[in-house]
Amino acid sequence: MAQSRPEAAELPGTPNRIERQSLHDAILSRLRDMIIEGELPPGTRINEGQVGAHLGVSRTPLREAIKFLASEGLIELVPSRGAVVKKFTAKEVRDMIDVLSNLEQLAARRACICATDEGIAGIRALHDRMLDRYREGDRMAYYRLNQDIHTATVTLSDNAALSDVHALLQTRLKRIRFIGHEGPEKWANAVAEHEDMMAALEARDGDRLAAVIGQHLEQAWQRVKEALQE
Amino acid sequence: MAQSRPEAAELPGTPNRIERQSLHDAILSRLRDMIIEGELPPGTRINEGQVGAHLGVSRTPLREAIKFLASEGLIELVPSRGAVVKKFTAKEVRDMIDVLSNLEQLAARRACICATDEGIAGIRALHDRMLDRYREGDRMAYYRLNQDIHTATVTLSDNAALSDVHALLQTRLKRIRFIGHEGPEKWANAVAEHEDMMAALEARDGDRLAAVIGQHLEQAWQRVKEALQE
DNA sequence: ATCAAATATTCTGTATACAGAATGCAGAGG
DNA sequence: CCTCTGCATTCTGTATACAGAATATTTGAT
Repeated sequence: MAQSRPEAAELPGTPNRIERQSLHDAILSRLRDMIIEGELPPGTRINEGQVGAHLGVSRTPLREAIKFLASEGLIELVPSRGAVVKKFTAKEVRDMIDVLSNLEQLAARRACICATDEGIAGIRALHDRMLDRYREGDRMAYYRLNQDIHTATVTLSDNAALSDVHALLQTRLKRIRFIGHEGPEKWANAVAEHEDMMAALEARDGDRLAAVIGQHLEQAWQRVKEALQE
Repeated sequence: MAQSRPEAAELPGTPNRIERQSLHDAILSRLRDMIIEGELPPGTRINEGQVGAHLGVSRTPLREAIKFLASEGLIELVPSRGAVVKKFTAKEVRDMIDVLSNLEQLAARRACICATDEGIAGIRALHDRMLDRYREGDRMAYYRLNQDIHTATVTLSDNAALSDVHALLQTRLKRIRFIGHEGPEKWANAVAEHEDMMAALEARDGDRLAAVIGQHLEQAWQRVKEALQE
């Protein structure tokens, strides 16, 4: 969806400015999306020939992408039997959220100390846009901005390793969060929590921000957990 | 498999025969080791033909391993220019240790609550063996048991996601720690810190254990940082 | 009709082939 | 002597080929 296949990507005039996305990356995001959005449900065995044909590429680059995603933890490699979309248990999800919460809290404290005012303003901008989507009831756009805010907050902490591992867990959880359609009142709560977060960040109150984030993610778990009884 | 052709590629020397244990995994560990042990120093461009020949495998599975390690962050992919061994700056290392410390502290608290007595006894066993190696002055074996202890402690916390991200950072740092040859007195300090950790764990004193771990890793940074000015 | 063995088919794992990009080299021109 | 340009070489990225394992299907016996 986001990126179609990059073949007709020639613009007259400015060949420099356009970063040609390598096929490798294209396949990677496409496959990732297919998993996250449920097109390839957990437990599915990935048939290389089939998926490759569907994507219009040969097995070689596809397999490379599969290996990459296996390292990300979205795919499981079964010897001599190929690749399977990883299935997460409720406990695994709970654990992931637990770690994610810890990481974001660490990031929050750091960010409150070392973030620039511009950086915080950037989050505010995302936050406001997210509120707009909320008012419009655009769940998908809201959801995306929500993720962006969390990511951007971690980025503010200016710690590449932290950003890396956070992104890793967030990716694994994306699929899950995709499922949790919360009712209106829970959604409202989530928005309220974000308001608190925003205020704490702008006040550079690291402890308070960390606390709110912990609470927020605990709520996220509550919102998601019943959807996992299967 | 690699050995399907018995004699074809038998070159004088047969440099590094890959044993059969799912060739994929074998190549993976071998490559990882080559990077960690400095056989492929940071910044090195990985020549697929060369390395492949050296390992006695074709480029296809090698490239897959490279993609996997790229996702682990040990290798950087440069479009149309192949793979380069990732070079970490001093700040990046500092940041990694920072996150690692946080993760281990989280694990420590959890482990003190939910670990079994057998699990703790297992750590004790590793600990004692490590002390033996220390007395013998066997740095390499000491180093390895040291890593094992940290890993095992995290495992005790019974949180797969936590183990995952911890392992990820630990792997990235292995190369670095490989360098830091600490003098006798620093080594003694490290051992003393481990004694503290062990005691705190056996007392199931999560706060104390977390504190000691934080201190231990801060020291580890001190021990390593001057080796990074280059 | 059911189950088991044998066979056919599919799929993965690895190697090889080939095209295009990047790099190195050499000779021409300043 | 240096630099620029064109050519040769090397290397990466992708597709294809092939062998062996896994799976599905058919066949034979009870």
